Amino acid sequence: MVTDVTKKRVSLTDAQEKHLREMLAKVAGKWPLWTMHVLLEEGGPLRFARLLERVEGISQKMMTQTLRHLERDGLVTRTVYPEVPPRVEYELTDDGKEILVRFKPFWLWIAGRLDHFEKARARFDKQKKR
Amino acid sequence: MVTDVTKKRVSLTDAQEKHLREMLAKVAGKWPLWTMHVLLEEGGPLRFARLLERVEGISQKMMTQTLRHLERDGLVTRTVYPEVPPRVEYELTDDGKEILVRFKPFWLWIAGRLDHFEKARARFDKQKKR
DNA sequence: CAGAATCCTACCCGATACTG
DNA sequence: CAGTATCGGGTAGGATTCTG
Repeated sequence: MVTDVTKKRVSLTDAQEKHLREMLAKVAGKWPLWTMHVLLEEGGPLRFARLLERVEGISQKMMTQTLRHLERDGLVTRTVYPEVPPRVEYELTDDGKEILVRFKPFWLWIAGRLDHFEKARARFDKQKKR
Repeated sequence: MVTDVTKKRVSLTDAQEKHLREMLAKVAGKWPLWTMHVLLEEGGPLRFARLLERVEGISQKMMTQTLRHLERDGLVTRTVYPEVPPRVEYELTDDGKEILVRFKPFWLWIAGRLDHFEKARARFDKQKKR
């Protein structure tokens, strides 16, 4: 199968294409990007409870799940300190940082055009009504 | 609320942040990017049936839904030719092209590291087993 | 040809309760 | 503190059938 993003071509097998799609869906899901972003902002390790506070609206269950996924893909590290009460710290890996760097222009471009898109939707809905 | 992607800060209201999250989720969903990509590759208008063929695995329902969403956000145009049988052509708008251009580096970076991520996952799963 | 409508299933995610 | 376990509502998305 052939994937073309510019004029050059990137060949991917169907399996690879599937993995790419999964990666994109995973990273651009509801919480992963936001969570990584908080970690980048911090610049260092963060405890579970702190992450829970700073990623507004996330549930404890989703935070755990999100962190496990990110850890599995090698985007964050999880460090357990054998203390009582337990302390667990999460930190971005270099891969994690890089992925955010690559994503940033896209993110910013959309953020700067939210009103633009809002208006486009308004026009479409109005048009549709008549 | 404050969103930080580099060291500079971009201030967003909660409503804007919500919209941004929705935009990201929408665009990075299962089909939108792939569909737009096929349109970019084509370089011109494409009929519904052609899109259905080229976006492998998509159902007719999802194709319709995806195209409606993209049209609503002003990322594709929909042109109906009053013929029998009907002909409907879809084409990327400038916004649609721009969004793909912004997304490209991210996409390519991940595509080039699929194996890398696969190995990371394998390591994680192995580690977890013991 | 380009869809609209319907039915059905999987799983995402939140809320809640419990544990080492 | 940092989880795990369980239940249930909502929704994304597939398969199938019908229509202008």
